[in-house]
Amino acid sequence: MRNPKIPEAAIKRLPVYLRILGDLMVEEVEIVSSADLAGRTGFSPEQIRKDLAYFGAFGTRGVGYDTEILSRRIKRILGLHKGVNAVLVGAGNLGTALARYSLAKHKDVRIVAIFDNDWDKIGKEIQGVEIQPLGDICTKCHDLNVRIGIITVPAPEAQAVADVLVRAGIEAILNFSPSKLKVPPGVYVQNIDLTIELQSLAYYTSVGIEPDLDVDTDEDADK
Amino acid sequence: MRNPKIPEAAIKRLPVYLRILGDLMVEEVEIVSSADLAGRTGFSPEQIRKDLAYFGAFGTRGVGYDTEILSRRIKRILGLHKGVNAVLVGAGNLGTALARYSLAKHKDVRIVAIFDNDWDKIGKEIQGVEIQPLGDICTKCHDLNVRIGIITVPAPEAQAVADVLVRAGIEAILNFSPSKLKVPPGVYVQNIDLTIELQSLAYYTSVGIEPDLDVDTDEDADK
DNA sequence: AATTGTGAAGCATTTCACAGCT
DNA sequence: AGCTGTGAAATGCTTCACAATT
Repeated sequence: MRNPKIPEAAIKRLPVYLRILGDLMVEEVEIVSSADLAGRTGFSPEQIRKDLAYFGAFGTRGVGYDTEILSRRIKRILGLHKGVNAVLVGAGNLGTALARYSLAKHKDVRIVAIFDNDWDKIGKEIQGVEIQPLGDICTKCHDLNVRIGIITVPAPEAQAVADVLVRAGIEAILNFSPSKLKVPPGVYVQNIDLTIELQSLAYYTSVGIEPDLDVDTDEDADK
Repeated sequence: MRNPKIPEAAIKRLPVYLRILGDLMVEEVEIVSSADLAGRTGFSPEQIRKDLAYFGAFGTRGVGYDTEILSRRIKRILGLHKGVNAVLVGAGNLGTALARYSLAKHKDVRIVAIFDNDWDKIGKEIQGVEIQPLGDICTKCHDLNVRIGIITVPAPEAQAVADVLVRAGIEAILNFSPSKLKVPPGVYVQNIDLTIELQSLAYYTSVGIEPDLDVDTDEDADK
């Protein structure tokens, strides 16, 4: 973790800016204002300026931000200026989908190895990346200078996989399993739990709380 | 949206409690304390008590929470006591993985229909749920009393899909596409952007950069 | 004139500390 | 005695307002 006083939420917005800046550069827009970015992202202009100011003064007062310079700076801040190597552990449905998605889309975060313990899968390829046995994680991660681990194994195996990844020198983990991973300080864990997302969505639905509310009354949301 | 003063973060913790409670009930544990839950979730005991207290007093002072009662209450709070119907739009890699995952795991949030515009996919089934053409979304959602929509289509199509879902009376959307959806007030949108997650992970890696570094030369952050 | 960068104010969420039950 | 429920303090993040700069 680099600078503890920068909000995690701000870090999560940087990739959004990056994507917009990419679009703008394709459109050959050379300068963009915080108000402009606000319009395209849904964040407030002040927030955008503050996010960027955490890392220095990239803009020109009275003018705005140079799209190309800003894009490069953000890539550098995120550590994407030279690609970052990642491994994926667990080549089930979700893992496979993720690998395909990521390998097709991202060149800056590269999945360089995929691991699974199912011998039917080992040896097969996903987008040109071979599936290897779990036992090889440690050596391969060292060899390939891997910094990021993505865990898509079932919950009971997740902690063991995390332990191996940590031993292999990984610094950040994206954990799709529904388990609270215990890792040493300095290793960053980001959890994405699809069950949480789905179940919490239900709360924002009119089926919610009130004890004896029976649903199906007439509510037409049509205009 | 039910009660505006309850933090979104608290809602997201409820499914976590629910899962732990499920485990505890399997282990035939009948009473659990907030300290106990804290140990298993990683949240603080006070936070857990506060989360639960938002919805009433479910515990017994000096004793703890009855696992079964608490589980039932949380299910009710989330609106899971009677299943909630959901549809998935976009049967690509991610969508298919999600559908399989969700249909296998969850009975409380049920994917009752899957839509895609690819005629090679239409008519096929994922875990017994048939893939149907996008044009049928509106009528099917009304017929099946669907409350939740999951969007796994490419970014350019996402807004159009969201519009249809809104017209179909959906109240909550889980959006996996990297686009800021515009929806009328009252419709809740939760975004999961895998690109953001992956790219922001890189920040917590030692490849990153010091906040006010003003260098343009390429430096290698390797050890 | 326009737009950035930023201290200060305003909100939201978490943690603290302890009163209140069982 | 033990553990919940909760106002109050602390923390963290966002918005405001404006000085600084081109």
